[in-house]
Amino acid sequence: MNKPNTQNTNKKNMEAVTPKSEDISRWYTDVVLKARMADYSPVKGCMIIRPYGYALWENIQKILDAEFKRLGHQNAYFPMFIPESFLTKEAEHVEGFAPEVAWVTHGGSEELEERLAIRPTSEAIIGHMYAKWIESYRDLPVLINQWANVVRWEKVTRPFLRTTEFLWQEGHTAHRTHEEACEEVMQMLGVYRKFVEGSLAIPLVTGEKSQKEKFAGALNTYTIEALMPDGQALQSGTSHDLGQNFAKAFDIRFLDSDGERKYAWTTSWGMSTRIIGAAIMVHGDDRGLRLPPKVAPIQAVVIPIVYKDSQDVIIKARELMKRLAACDIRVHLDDREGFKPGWKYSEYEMMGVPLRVEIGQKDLEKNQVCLVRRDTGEKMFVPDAELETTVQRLMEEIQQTLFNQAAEILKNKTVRALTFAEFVAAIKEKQSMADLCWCGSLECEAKFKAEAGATIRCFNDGPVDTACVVCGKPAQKRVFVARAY
RNA sequence: CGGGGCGUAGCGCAGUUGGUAGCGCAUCUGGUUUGGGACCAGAGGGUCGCUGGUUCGAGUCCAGUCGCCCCGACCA
Repeated sequence: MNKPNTQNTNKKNMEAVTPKSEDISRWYTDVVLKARMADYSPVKGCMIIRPYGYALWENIQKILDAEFKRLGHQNAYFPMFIPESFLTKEAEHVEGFAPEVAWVTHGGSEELEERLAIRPTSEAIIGHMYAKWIESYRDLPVLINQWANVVRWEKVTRPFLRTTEFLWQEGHTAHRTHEEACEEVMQMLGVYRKFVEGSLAIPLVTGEKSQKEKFAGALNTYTIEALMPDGQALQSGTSHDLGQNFAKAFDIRFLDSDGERKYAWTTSWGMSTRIIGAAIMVHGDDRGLRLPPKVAPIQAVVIPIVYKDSQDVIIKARELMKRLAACDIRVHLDDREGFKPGWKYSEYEMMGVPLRVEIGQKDLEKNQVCLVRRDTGEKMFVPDAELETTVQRLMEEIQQTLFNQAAEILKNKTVRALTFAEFVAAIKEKQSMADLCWCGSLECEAKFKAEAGATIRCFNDGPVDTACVVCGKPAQKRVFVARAY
């Protein structure tokens, strides 16, 4: 083997990830592993969320949890084991989830009388408890959220995007009237939208699911859908109007003020660790992750450029770190010895840290600091005294730039289709999401899948201004259609 | 669950016709270095995924099995 000359390039290739444009699947896997977000586990389809990835999840939790509570919800925790007889009470619900439920059949060496489902979602167990807790209209509404793990036995899994076990929050509410339940459903969809667009900088399309695509057991499902750079949509959060389906199945009834016993109206809504996968896919580039400042575990990293005899640079770096921490920047000082600055640059770029702060002898002399943006790669020198204000401003700018860049992709990859041929071309050739009119029939909906592998992601608020692109009959809905993760 | 690919040191890989396992990175020690992934010298590290078979001898051949990745049918 030829060593000396190729050594450097070989090493570089080894350290780098597969270019995103070349193979987005491999790129995704490379980045997740190399940024130490997650690792594969010995159990098929499961992953370990590593500290850096978990810190991101904690930031997500913090923001969502505060919003849930602000809107009157309380957290609780329900068991992960659900008796089989509970799960089978709501017919559509069982049918929908049966293929992906994991079962516990034994306790120790003894076989259980009734096997227990490991929750794929908690409507059943929570419905059971609500039936017990709710007696009067005065007990309503019930507004509960839980942060939990759930298990769905998926055939194809990928870190964050689809894992056998995943973390999420699931809100479960019960209301006196359908109107009130619908308000809750839309309110929570709005919470998701605001969070994903505002904090994760991921632009969305949102709306109602088709009956075919709705949650098993719901009356209607509303979704937020993000579009990945390969043109595939990712369902990133859902809010369900469960009508009285679960109330009837679990006998959730209350005595109303008119003396009548009535079934409650329930909702549920959830967002999972999948959203981390969305952020990775949408924002990442060939150098690695690009995390939005609002959720980044490390918002700025300080890297001292140290020469052996220059203790003053280290001292200055510590000062910079403290000053940034004092204005609530999540800052990290990397003063490890034995790593060259260039190596550190690459590492924090891989990890998606929004801003790098370099400080060296030259900067000390000029009374300045060097800042490098992760989103644009732009390098700038600012007077020492302007550090705090500049960093704070850059956090805003980087957040906005990431959103704008993603919004541009969403815009370019949302293609209006007036004919079926245009629809197929949008999906297959342009690797985009199609925006089209549809008659509402299951037959035509099936054609999207059959001819392009695409599904209706959600209804679009836009005007229904053409005939159904499939059958040519009068259209009922304007819809977004895309292939999906 | 179908089609394809891959399992060899922590990671990435090589291993010819079957002959007793190697390279780079990483790690450890010492030294010189440090503004875009440093260099020199030395050291440690392996049940070749697993099981069985063929053979004097298997990382290599055969069968089975498990796992992972990619592409399709089902799903947050």
